[in-house]
Amino acid sequence: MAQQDASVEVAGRTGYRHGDLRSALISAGLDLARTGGPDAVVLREATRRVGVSPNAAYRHFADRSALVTAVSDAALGLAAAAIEAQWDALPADLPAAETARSHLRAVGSGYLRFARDEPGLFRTAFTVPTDLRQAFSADKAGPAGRTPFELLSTALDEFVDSGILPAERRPGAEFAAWSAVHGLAMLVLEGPLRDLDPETARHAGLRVIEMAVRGL
Amino acid sequence: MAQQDASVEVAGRTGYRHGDLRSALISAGLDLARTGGPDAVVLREATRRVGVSPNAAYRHFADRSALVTAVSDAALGLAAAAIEAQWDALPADLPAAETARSHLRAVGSGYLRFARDEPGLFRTAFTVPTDLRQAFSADKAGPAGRTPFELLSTALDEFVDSGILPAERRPGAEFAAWSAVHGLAMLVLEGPLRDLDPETARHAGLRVIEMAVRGL
DNA sequence: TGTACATCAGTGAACGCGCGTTCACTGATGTAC
DNA sequence: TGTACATCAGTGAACGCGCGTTCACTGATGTAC
Repeated sequence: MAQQDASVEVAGRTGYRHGDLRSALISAGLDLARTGGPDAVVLREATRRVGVSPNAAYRHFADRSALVTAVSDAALGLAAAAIEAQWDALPADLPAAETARSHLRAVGSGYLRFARDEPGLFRTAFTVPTDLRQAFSADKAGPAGRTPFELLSTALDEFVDSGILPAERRPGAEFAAWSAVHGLAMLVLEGPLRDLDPETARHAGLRVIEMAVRGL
Repeated sequence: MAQQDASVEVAGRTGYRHGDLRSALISAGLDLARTGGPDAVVLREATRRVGVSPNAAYRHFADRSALVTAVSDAALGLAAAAIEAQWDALPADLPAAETARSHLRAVGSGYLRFARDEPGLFRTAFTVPTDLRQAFSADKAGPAGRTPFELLSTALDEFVDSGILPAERRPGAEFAAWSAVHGLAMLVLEGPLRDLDPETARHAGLRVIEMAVRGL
């Protein structure tokens, strides 16, 4: 109850000022997004959860969409972390071509795993305007500082370097690979495959990744 | 101004009764969806456009979600028509294997073309709960009476029949192929690839389809 | 070390909005006699 | 052919809801002297 530093205080209040309301609102927004996706990121509800009046949010965000964007960026960072976890779990002593393939599979399976485990955050990260030019900022990266898109690009570069993908087929390859896993995730999350049983969905995931690895 | 049959009258009114309010509301809903996707299918606005009081809709739909579902089904029918158009434009005298590949490409390019030309209807057709068990009803089919999913299945069956896809790899193949094109559509329509220029998007489309044809 | 003051992160109340939905109703239509 | 009647597709008014956003404000904090 004693040694509290207002500048790092997050839960509770140091009297009148909050301390770090911006972070607190993003964090509350993440909780909302986790449950209901981007539409559930409601400004009034976020302030309510933080214990602050609705208009206090306007000290830190121009409007609701600025909050949603910030939450989306944070969700993208979590996605990056999930993918990095798969990537890092791989054995390091494989031949180059096999490493490349494993890395691409890791990106794909990490992506699908995140979609399955955190559907709300997934949709918040990947269905909100975030154009590629901005896709490299720090708060969209995982612990190792790389965005999902960068991880995918790295894996595909390894394809070229190890000789299993002709250099002239490299441009645009990330769009194709990304589309495959993204499509499955969206079909199952909020599309016609909503009611696919988990086991079939899992198999479809492996199938889609294999299609990308072989089809590029 | 004279010979009007109340049972087919759609624009205007035959006095008190509307004639075919259900169809009129679906049609108004399609217009709304075309512009703004499923969220834009607003019950009050649909009745407003038809020239009827808001609660009149409740004679024909249990609630708003029933209207959205009906509009979604209609949009799916339009998607089927777009795909059938690509399918039918193909030359008929190709060898079996080449016919199979052409059909799969037609399904893919018809799907992506519909997504590009009618983004609102595309999202309405494919991001609203429509599980596969119901995916074969009549109003979700195109002029030739087949749903997009059936067209895709047919093309893949041809892959097996013509010997270019081992029968044991057939199960689940539609999920993989579908995911590839669906993912690209969603990434470009409402995802991180929103700002991709049309030409790059077109190339990505061809690339994705080729990945599916080769990778299965 | 103490005091005056500018800053600005919060408060509290209120707004207009459009939505989905419900209520009790009215009056055109088709049918039975 | 005419009339009485049941049906039910529409009307009109109203509801509560939660939202984003704006207003004029207050009072804790850090800084200059």
